[in-house]
Amino acid sequence: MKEKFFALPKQKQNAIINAGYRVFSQNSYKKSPMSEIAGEAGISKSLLFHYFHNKQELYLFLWDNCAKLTIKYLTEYKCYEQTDLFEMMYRGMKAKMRIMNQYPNMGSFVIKAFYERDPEISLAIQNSYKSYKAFKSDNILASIDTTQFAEGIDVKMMYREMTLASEGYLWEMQRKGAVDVEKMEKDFTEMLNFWKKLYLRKEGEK
Amino acid sequence: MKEKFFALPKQKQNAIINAGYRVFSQNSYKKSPMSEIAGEAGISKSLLFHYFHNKQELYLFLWDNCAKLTIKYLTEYKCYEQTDLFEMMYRGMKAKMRIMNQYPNMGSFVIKAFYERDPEISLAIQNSYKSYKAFKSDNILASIDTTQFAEGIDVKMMYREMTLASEGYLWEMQRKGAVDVEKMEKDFTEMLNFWKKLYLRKEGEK
DNA sequence: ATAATACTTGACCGATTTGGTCAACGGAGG
DNA sequence: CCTCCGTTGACCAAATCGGTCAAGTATTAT
Repeated sequence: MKEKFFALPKQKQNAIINAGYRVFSQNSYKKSPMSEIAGEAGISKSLLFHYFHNKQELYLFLWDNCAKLTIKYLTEYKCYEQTDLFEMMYRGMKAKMRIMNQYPNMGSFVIKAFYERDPEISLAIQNSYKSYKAFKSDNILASIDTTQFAEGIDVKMMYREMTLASEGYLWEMQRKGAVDVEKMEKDFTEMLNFWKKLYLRKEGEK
Repeated sequence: MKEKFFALPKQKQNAIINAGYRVFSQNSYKKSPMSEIAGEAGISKSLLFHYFHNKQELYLFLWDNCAKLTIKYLTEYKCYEQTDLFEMMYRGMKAKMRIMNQYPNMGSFVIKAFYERDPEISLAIQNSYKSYKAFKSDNILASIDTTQFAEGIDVKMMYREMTLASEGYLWEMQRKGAVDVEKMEKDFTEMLNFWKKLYLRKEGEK
């Protein structure tokens, strides 16, 4: 029955998808009512069941959509092809913001889904997560040019620090609700500049 | 009826409290079943109702407990009486870890409670939050000695950066479940040292 | 040993919610 | 007029929820 869903105008599709992410990210799988999703998407429950056989199918579709989109945008923004660490982080952030803008609750959904214990879905989640993880290289720092940093900098700590702060920032924004991409872009650029000034080898230095 | 609860051995009290934090932090107020809390605490639902008249009373008790504990430990660790920024952050982290160790899900509970919209409780939440916020001074940096930092450092950015990274770290730990205080203490000390090396005025400098 | 007291529970109730179905409505096109 | 097709409200059986209560089981007092 899912062809019916794909035949919908993109806007309506996204309304449904976002309603799903919102509800599933705030309640456990079992306690997320289809009626609430339908209502939030502006359609009747019956119609929702017309697009997806049952709750499980909707949930797993949403889950698949996460992996697909993430991979798509990370690739599109070429953030794993960079040798400049700051450029890589900037592109990664751009990709994440791009997704957050379209699907504000996808991030929370992913985390909740990962820890979902309901036997009806947990197996599928865990399996498909493996294939996603295979995409991300485990040692991101390997391809980075480390000669650009000032002497005496613990590169690993620096990277970890920046990652944590970025995540903390994203989380703070998400929590506050309204995702304002422009502000986020500005804030993050500011942070990047702060880091560059701090970590980059000064001009004229050795 | 709450005297009955306080008469319990501390261990049993904490089992109930933690069960409450866990369930309420993972579901909305309305969809958090008393039966699940009771079961997780290792007592029967009837007994839970023997300690707390109804769900609302339990919920608001848990909420109150958050504010009380937070204020208690922040005061006890004297983290707002410091002039050294790193010492202040260290003490703040210690206080938070102290709480996380005893009530691993309190943090998530607070956030969820703050955004709870159920009319049965949201009013009480918002009101009591105001009194808590009055405790935290709004300009933490005011009492900090800024002469200790290297020249050219944007102190505000630096502080924001450190705060975000700390929060990101705490969140990561929380998400991974098992809260290992020793490891957290070690990790955070490492981060602090990294920051000190980075931000503190070098010896002999002006 | 017995009675009074406190602790704890399973069974139960009425109200509500849930996933899912289905007959029917309404509009577009032939 | 008929026939699709997107859409819906009404409906159902099953499950769940907050809360109660009588009864069971320790514990203590006498």
